[in-house]
Amino acid sequence: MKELPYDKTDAYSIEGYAKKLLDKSLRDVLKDLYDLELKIKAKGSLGQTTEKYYFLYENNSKSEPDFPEAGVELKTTPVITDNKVQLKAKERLVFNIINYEQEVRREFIDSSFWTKNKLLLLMFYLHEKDEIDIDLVFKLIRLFRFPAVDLKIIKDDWEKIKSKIIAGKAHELSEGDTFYLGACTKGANNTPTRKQPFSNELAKQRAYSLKPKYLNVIIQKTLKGEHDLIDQTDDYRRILENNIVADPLAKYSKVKKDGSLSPVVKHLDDFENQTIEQVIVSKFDRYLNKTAEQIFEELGKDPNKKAKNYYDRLTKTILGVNVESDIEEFEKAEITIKTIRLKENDLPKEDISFPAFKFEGIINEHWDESAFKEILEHKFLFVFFQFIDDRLVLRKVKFWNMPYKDILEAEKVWIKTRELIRNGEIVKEIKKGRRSTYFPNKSYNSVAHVRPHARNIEDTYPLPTPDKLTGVTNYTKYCFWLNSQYVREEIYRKF
DNA sequence: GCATGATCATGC
DNA sequence: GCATGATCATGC
Repeated sequence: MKELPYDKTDAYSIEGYAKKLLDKSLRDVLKDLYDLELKIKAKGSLGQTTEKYYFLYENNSKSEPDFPEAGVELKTTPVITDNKVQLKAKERLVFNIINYEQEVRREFIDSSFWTKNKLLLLMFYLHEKDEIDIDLVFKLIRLFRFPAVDLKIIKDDWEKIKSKIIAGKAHELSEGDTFYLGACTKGANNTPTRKQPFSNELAKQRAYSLKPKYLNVIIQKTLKGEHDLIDQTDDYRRILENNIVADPLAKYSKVKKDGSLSPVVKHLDDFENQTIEQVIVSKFDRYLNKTAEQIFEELGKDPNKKAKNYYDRLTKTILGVNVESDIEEFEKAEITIKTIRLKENDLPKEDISFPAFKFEGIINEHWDESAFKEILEHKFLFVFFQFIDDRLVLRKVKFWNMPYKDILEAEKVWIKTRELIRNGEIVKEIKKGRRSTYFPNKSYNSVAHVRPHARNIEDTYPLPTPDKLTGVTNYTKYCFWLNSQYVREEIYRKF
């Protein structure tokens, strides 16, 4: 047996050896180090190839980490560049598949997720569309462990996923259910095939995952020299309510402040035995039924009322975060904030719009990978104000993500829309110069409808099929909207 | 008064 | 210049 080029019991040794791949491809390094010519042409297996030919161990899909003696799990994941400048994650980081039957019998500390993924060796490589795996270049390599505050949130996320399985709703799991640790679908076809313990309904196969923006924060902090590997033994013990072994990484560098992000929760103590959701919502409690002006006055601030970011500032000020920064928890969990102004009958003054879709794009999408479903599976923070005479008072603040049954409703609107675009059935009639279309309206569906969303009538996207009635090949930009009635009944008025 | 068509404003 | 969030205007 050949001697390993690193100490398999030492995470730092593994990391140091891994870093020899920085700015190089696997093929380059293996040729330089070992005069080994790889002839592998396969795609989609960079992680496995790296394990086998660089770290010289056989792939396993066991529940233990890839380097069991050091407790390190290897993850290769693609990054892309923003205008050749900034690195950002191309996709989620996907962990182990959730075995619904087994996971519910465990506690977090012995869960499949925590057993395997306590300490990660992250290897970010630059995605190139036409390159084969072993020629891809690694750009960022580091050990990573979850900061204690994040681990607390992740543990709560795990409990949420477990409780949904216990409720017999594994088939209704959604990434919007949780903050950081998601349950994303995994597998070539998305048909439900996996058994779940408390329902006869088959569920889609899902794996634990981190959202791309969570990875972006890791990338940005790493580029700034932060490592988040300071001694967290005591904090970890508090979270896990269990003794854990002495921290092998206790000696690492200090965390620096990140100027572009501002966390709501800075220390474990700030949770006060609440979830992140409870912490955030409760910060609004004392301002309920007050006007925005009153709230700002109490907070000792007086921003420009006409400014477009007036309500954004209000939310940030209440949460006690830097108004010039993004809210760290919201960024990493990809939470969308929607400020809604209700009329006196609780009906939102406006429907809620989303970004315009491209007609040519939507016809080639499948629902499960569609941009619209992606949006709907996010978590939202709704901040409801209500008009009393002509003053707006804060009424309710709640986190929300769309229930499974309503996602199925939204799917009908999307399918209908795609079909109309494919067939070129856009314009129904033109009366007094105003066009009406066949797109699904409010009476078609209780959840969502389709309406224009453009700078003006000239602001168009190309049609894949010319419109049958008018023959035009471009049409005003459209988008999906959430019906105001839906927002009132299912988001504002529900519990 | 509401549904639908149309457009504005800001920030990157 | 465009994407995105927000809002206005018209006709039934």
